[in-house]
Amino acid sequence: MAEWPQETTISAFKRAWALEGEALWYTVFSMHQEKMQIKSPKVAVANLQKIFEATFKLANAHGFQAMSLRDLSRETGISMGGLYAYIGSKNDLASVIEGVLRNYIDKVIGELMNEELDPVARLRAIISGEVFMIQILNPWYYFCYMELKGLDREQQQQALDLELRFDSLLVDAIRAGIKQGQFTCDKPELLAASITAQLQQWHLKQWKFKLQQVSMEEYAKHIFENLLLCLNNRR
Amino acid sequence: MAEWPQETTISAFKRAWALEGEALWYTVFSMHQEKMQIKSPKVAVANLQKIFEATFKLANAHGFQAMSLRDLSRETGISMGGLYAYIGSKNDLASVIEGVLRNYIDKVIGELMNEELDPVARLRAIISGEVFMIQILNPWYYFCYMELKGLDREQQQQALDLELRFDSLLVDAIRAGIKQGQFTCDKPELLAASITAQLQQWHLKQWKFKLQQVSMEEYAKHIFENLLLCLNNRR
DNA sequence: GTCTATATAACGATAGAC
DNA sequence: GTCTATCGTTATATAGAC
Repeated sequence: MAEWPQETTISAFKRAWALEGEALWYTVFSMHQEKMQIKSPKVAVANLQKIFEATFKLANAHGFQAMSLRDLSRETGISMGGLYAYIGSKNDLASVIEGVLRNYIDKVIGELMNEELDPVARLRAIISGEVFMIQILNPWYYFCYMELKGLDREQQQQALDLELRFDSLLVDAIRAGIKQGQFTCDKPELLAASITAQLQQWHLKQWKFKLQQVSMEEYAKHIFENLLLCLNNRR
Repeated sequence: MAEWPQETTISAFKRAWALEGEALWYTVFSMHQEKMQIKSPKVAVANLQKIFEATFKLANAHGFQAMSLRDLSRETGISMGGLYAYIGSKNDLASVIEGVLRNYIDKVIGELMNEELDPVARLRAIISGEVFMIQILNPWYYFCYMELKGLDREQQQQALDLELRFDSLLVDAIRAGIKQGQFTCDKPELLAASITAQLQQWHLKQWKFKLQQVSMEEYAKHIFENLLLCLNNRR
């Protein structure tokens, strides 16, 4: 069981690994470099990391609106004025966070679509891959989910479109399985939405899974196996 | 299919019907009567309804923190000072909303536990009943889900406990079915959490279901039938 | 000595509360 | 409508690196 996710770690998610740690913050830096006044990447990256991580800590605990820039200043150790060398405005900070995550997911989805796998392996890859991504970028996912309302309409719509595109990934795999006679399913769209809902729980209900001592691998396996039962998979 | 939910409308949810419309607002009034300065129930109930519905409109659109009492005053037509005859404070307003909903759900869960049904009927009743409740009290559920962070720790914990108690309802029914040899399930707790996740989607992802033109009955049926597939129900 | 990065302090607006 | 606190924001001053 412990090896289960590794065997499905397809190429798209090796990229995810590459974006852990310092590499992630360099990506963040490069993505809104033009909006900031700091020249030196060394300084910029270090402080960006401080600012983003402090934002996650404060906003994910009590809400982004409830977090003041003075709180953020205190938490990061960067002065009020100094913060504005790194962010355009408070709202801009939330916007950048959503933008970075969406851009990142978009790339992974794009690569997943190019993978040639049979329907069962495809579904397993999507599920274990997404749980894995949520695990790595937990505070990012949680922030974007809870603070979406605070962003402008255009950005909200882009986020919803991304979720629909993710659902479509699942629907396509299910449809492929039906075509091959492997699966039976009346409402692929509804089933896909259910899977997405269960995946999102991995960041939404961390408290519950910690309480029940459920591991990432166990959870991904649970979603996958129940999905196969729903699809009447003839193994 | 259209009749599906009706056949499972057990007594606990007839209560839910009784708390639609005006009766609901009288309940709200009676629940925090002592905190307000308005004597006449007639006036109080009418304005409470205005205040709560305006809060849902504003807070569910852009967040409770982002809603100012001036917004609320404008939306309700009640002056700034006037509002304080009905609510103790802004935070108190959110607290009361969560309290009313939790109290309400608690009663329904309590009655559900007293119903004597076979495991399959029990699961169907819980699922269709909960979707039905969410349908009626949609803005309440959505508000409490999204604004839970803003409440004090004690109240947050009570909300989480309630969710665990709801999961337990499902787990008990699943376990009963296993005992009777009807069901097979390795991880009842995880399966219950998945069902809860799917139920909560009914208020969290209204945009998606409207886009896909999925009805409440259709959705409840989808959750229930896939649950039976996961339980290897031998019909 | 020059340029980048940080800190200070105060502005105007607006918040919740009464 | 008023009051006080605090918000996001910015102009300005200072400090530090090379």
